[in-house]
Amino acid sequence: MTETSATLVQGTLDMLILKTLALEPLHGWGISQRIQQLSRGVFEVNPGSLFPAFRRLERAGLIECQWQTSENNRRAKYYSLTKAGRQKLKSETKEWERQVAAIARILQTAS
Amino acid sequence: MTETSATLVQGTLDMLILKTLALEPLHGWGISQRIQQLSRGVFEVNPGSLFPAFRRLERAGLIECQWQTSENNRRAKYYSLTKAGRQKLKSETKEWERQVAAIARILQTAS
DNA sequence: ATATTTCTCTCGATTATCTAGAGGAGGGGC
DNA sequence: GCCCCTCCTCTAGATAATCGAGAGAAATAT
Repeated sequence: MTETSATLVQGTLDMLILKTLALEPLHGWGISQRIQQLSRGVFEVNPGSLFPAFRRLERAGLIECQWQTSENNRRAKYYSLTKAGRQKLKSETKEWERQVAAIARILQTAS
Repeated sequence: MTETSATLVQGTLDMLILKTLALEPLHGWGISQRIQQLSRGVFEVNPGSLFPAFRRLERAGLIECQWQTSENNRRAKYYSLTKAGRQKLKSETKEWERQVAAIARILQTAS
């Protein structure tokens, strides 16, 4: 059993979803699997976090969806990035890097 | 005017406070100034976030405080790390690095 | 005097996440 | 046929960290 994070760093879920969808359109369950796999088990995305995030992102016009049949022959809602979503991913990533760099500076400050 | 972050990445404030106090004991207002300075203006810590964090950390036995007179001759509550606080800083930092690395892996995944 | 800086703290709202479920539909084994 | 497992959807309520917008007090500067 790999160790998994108790709570996801707040505010990063949207970015991770956008990034996952930038790789390829995917349905909700698949996105959660993909994030877990790409993070090598560090992140497990709870459906109770995931679906509210979808509503949020869709309402903001960053993703759009359409019902389709999955590889396993099940009805699934395939999400994909909109143009605005691609832009948002870019800006969120940049902001994330900026904040991570700032935190790194603080953590590396020697006494 | 330097750009400042609208919202702090949630969950990192405690770590930043602990780190700041690991450098040297400091009062609340000073901590907020220090964080802003060390992050080069990326983070501005709202008092409405800061003081709840102090209560949280003190209740958890990670920091302790004592009233003292500041450099500017004002009464100030000087906080310092406890032993448990030093340990917590270590473990939180490690967990943070782990999650940042995982996110970096995801963000760097090429399509 | 008055304003500014330093320093304390609080209250209410917002919002993202977690916990803990329900439910349906396909496929495989018996 | 029947049952279970996997895939896949979604919801409701609680928790908790942060923000926004203040109040207040004391020392110093103007």
